Amino acid sequence: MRPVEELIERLQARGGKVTPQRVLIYRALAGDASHPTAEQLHARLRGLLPHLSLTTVYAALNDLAEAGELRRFSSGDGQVHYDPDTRPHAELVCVRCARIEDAPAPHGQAVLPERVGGFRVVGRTELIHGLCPECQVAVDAQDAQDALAAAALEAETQRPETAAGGSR
Amino acid sequence: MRPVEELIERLQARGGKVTPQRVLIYRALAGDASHPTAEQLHARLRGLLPHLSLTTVYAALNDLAEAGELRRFSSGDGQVHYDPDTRPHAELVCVRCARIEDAPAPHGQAVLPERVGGFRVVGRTELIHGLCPECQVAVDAQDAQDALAAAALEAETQRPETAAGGSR
DNA sequence: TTAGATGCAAAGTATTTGCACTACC
DNA sequence: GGTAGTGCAAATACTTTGCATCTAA
Repeated sequence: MRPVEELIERLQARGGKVTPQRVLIYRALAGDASHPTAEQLHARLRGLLPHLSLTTVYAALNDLAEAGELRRFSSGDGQVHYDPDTRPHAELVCVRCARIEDAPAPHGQAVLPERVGGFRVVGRTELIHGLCPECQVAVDAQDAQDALAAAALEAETQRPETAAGGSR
Repeated sequence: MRPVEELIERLQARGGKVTPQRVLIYRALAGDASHPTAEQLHARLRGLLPHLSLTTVYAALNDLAEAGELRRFSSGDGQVHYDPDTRPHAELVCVRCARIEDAPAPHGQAVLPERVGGFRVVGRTELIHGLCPECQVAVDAQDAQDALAAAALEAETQRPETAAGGSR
């Protein structure tokens, strides 16, 4: 996404009106690498502009997306996320906590071909699903605990008299 | 996705039951390159099994997806699509008619790295947005018509007396 | 016999729409 | 002054859940 001033210029050039709501939304979005949903953005901005409606946020975001100023995508969690970085890049999506980050190194080719399989290409979204560092720790701990429980259960099964039935 | 027989074996191995509904759903999915949604699949199968419920279709599909037998993704239209081809490949998504096709040549790297930016990778989805051949024709025709109308309007504006006001 | 699967209805969640009002250009 | 934007409420669309029943193993 471009700097806010430029975005506003382009909004006007498109025949749009510069309202306080849009300026606020643009500003909030410009420096945001968290790939927010409309609802998240709305929650954050409501503190600054209490009457800001969710409808307005959706309208502004969809308008920007149609103008090609930001990218819409769904990570599979059923919600639509907005990414102000329109350069080709992959998103890292945590399958456990749903966090989304930009992939550090350009993954896949940096320039997208003009045509693929008869299609005239206009954009590209790449999602890499995985476990974020925090969730790796959590999952590994859980796995270890599961393995322990399974081992205990197996030991018990192999000597049933000591466990289920008591000493005969 | 694997052949239907193998899928069924693996379902049993997982502790699942081989019901007529699941067999039907597996069969329908196996040869389907159209990336159907649960609802589309349900509509198609209802002719064969009138009492088949949408709930059951969702259950079967989500079960398969969790077992890694097919891939879930959202193309951005807000619906979840299911792809029986689990090999890494890109999807071509038409931005006008929402049609989805598999990209012919492997786009991006064929093998996905084990780790990216601290994440432990488990899967990948690549969507290439563009215009399908049919929609290219439609859009180009519309553009040509628009250009014609614009030219006509401009000609009229440059000689206002011949158009709006009549002679003098 | 029993745990998984089914199917109906209902709930939940995300996004869009209709419409009157407001305010930017 | 006209048009795009705003905000509320209601509508829509998609998916999941609760629960009674059924059935494959």
